[in-house]
Amino acid sequence: MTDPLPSADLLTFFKALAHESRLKLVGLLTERERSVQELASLVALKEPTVSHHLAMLKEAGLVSLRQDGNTHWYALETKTLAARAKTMLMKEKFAELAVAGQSEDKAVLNYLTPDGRLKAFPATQKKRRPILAWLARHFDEGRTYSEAEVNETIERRHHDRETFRREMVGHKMLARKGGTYWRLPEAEWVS
Amino acid sequence: MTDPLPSADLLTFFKALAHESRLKLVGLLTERERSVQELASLVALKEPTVSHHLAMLKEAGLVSLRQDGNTHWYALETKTLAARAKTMLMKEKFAELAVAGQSEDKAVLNYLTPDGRLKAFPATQKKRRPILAWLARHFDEGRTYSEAEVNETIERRHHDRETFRREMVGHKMLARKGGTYWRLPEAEWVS
DNA sequence: GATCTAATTCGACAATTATCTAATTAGATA
DNA sequence: TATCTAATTAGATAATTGTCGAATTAGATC
Repeated sequence: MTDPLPSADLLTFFKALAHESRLKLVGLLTERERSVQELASLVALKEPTVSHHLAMLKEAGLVSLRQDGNTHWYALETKTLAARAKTMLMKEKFAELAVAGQSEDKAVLNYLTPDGRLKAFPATQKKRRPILAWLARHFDEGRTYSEAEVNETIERRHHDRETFRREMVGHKMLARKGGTYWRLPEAEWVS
Repeated sequence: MTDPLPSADLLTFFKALAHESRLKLVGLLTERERSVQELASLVALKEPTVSHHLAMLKEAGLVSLRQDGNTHWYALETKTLAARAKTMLMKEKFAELAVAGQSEDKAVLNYLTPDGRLKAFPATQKKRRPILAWLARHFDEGRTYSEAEVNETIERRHHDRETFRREMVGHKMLARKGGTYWRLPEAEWVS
């Protein structure tokens, strides 16, 4: 709330600018601050619609609001634009997003060859777990696999089908009954 | 097609990056080029979906494609990213968008006060026309107006209701029958 | 040529977003 | 207080976009 640059992330920023009307609004604000009415008439949209777009731009930190009487004056925040432009040049910022929400899987990337196979299988238990999870996610939930099918699916990523099959069962990622396997819900996987 | 920077405009660029999956793909490509399969497994989406996203990124000039056998290797185009970052700092680029598709109306902006009223009414016929068009667009098509309503609508933008009412009728922007007015289709307006 | 594999295209469906009208809020003014 | 005005919020609908499975294409391999 007191952030000079609101906590808007890269995605919020791009979404804010990914619409013709909002791009136009930004364009109109490059010249000077403007009221909602004025903007609505200039882009030929109704005021509520413009209000909605301005809220998104504001959320992204791209415009600021100054209230005078009951007229709301919106102004472009060129600082934000400049800051984002700089961010865009830092590749790491995108890389961070790539692993957001899958932090556990981050490490897996180091073990993959360019064509998506496993280079190696680490020795320590802690490092193994995310790799097994990654592998287990290649099985569909809600169907069964014969042992041959399980082996095939594993071998597409690593030659050592025995080890991986055994370990996935051990972690309760796959269940086995006789010669039939199926994937278990991720919530039940054990460390 | 042979454009080094594809003819993608700003909007295409922002749209391309305005989705979490595509931002992740870009993130994964910061490290090195990758195949569709690999990307699909890393972002946990099906190949057709990833293919679709990559097409959008390609359209925006953000990725390039190198084909080897039937494997498609996508790589990040950092040049485009840099070029766009630079563009973002040039306010005029946004301003251009603001008037795209309404080139005729561009001139009108010079005659508007901050609160959307007309500052003046130019003397030359050529300059008047777009202003009258702008004003006429404030009337809804498909309903009728009493003369008093027409006057009100005009006066919200300029005090001289007589002149504007007369001129709009003259240009066939508004039609009159007795004391009732209505807006005519834009195609029929005359110069 | 037949088959296999990686990728794309197609068509359907789901989810998200844009837009409008109507209702509401908040400030200014009578 | 009542009223007017500018803006926002709510709710409904329309338009756009994302996702998937199925079908197709294009290159490689047998």
